[in-house]
Amino acid sequence: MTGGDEHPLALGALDGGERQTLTDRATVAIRAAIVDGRLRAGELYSVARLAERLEVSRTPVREALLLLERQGMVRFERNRGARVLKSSAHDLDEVFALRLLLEVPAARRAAELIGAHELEQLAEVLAAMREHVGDADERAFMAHDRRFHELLLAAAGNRRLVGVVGSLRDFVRFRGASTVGRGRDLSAIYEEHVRILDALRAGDPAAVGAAMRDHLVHTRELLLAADPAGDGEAAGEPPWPARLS
Amino acid sequence: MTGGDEHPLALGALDGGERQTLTDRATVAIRAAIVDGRLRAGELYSVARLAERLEVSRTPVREALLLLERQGMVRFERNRGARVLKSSAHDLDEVFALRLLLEVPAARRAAELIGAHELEQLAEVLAAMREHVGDADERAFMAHDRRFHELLLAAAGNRRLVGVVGSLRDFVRFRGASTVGRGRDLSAIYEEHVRILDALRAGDPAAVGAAMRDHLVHTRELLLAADPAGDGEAAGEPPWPARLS
DNA sequence: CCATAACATGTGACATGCTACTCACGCTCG
DNA sequence: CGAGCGTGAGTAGCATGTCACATGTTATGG
Repeated sequence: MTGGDEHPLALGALDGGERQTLTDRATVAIRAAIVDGRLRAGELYSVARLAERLEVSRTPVREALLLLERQGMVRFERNRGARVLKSSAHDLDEVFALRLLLEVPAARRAAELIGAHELEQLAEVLAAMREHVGDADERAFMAHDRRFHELLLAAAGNRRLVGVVGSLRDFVRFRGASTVGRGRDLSAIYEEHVRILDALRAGDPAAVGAAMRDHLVHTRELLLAADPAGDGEAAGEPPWPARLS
Repeated sequence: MTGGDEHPLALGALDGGERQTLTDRATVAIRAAIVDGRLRAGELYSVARLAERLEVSRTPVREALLLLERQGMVRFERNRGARVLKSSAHDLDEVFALRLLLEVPAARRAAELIGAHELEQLAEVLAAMREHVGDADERAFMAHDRRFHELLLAAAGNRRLVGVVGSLRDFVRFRGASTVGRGRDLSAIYEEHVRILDALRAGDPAAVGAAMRDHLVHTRELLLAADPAGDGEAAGEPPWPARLS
């Protein structure tokens, strides 16, 4: 279905930029800002102000916030603004309870279905992940972590699953780099992924499932320990980034 | 042209009178129209036309469609319209695979947590459901079916679970009443819910889980049999359900 | 008759105008 | 000095205007 529009003389396809709407880009930008704390939980933000920061009109910003509202990250308060919701420890428990229910069986299933190409992709992501263990770049590390899970879920053969888990992931904010980002923790998480990939290569569903379960449980503990129950007010963060790319 | 379009798609007079935005009401109206087929799968619809039918401006309609797009029910095609996506048999398998993973453990958990008040609510819904077995009002029956599952999921103590499963449910269109709506089928589904409630009352998690599993598997089969939209590539893919521990 | 170009039409994406509403702040009055 | 109140700034929600673009149709050249 995702066929080949591979025209031989593909005239200079406007490469880098896929046809993406401003709403899409605003969604990504705002979600990222919420996740890493540049937009603080509990605070009210107005569509107009955000639109100024992003240098777009109010419309795409409002549409982006509506999507994020549906996802549970913000809530519109009529005539007041959009409030960034805090994620409590209880929310984190809920998310990981569901991820356990979904990702562990999915990992088992992936062990049966996965092909050489997918294994290769996972290995590449893992290599990139390893890079960031050393420099303690939590942000980049987490991006690859996410990609790893996405590939694995896709390998389980259920497309919808990828979206559901992705949406669950988005709800979890990780605080400043000083929390999860300890080199030791990143290293441990990396090793857990290695174990998952090894079990996948061995084609051992039970082992893959167990490795995934351990990884999720451990990740939950790290996030829980890193969350001093609210506020946290990371110091010296730049208020908000400049525009979308 | 297009001769049809008999259905005004009127967005119902809002019920109790809760302060609801037009976007919310449009979302509900359009989703309902898609689910029961008044908006046909595979067809293109324009925001402006839908706005006319709903007698609101384009803005809330577009916002509603964006939410439904995120949910996977429609897809915007630039300068063409919003296409209602068809749900293939494969999609149905995906949805029910995830529902099995989530709702069976949730049902078991609910058996441990549920209180007298929730049991009472479930019994009420079940009674209402029974009413519609006789008159074969599939639409009303399904609404109560949905409510039953929502209550049960809520009783499992994970709020997010309710939303996730609800979103999965929405993707499944049930064809005309002539398909699933046979009295025999409705009666069977009703009996399955009775079995679930009985097991809940008995406080037997294993029995509740088994009953929920049977119910979901059966429902999936009914919907699959009722879906004549084979269009070739439909059947043939093995789900990957039913493997959970 | 066919291929191609020019045009007309309809569309999503985005910008902007408008209105009812909320709430903080300062003023008045007791 | 304190409580009540009006008022103005700011907001979401909704309506509408604008524009580039995709597509169907017609005109034109071979």
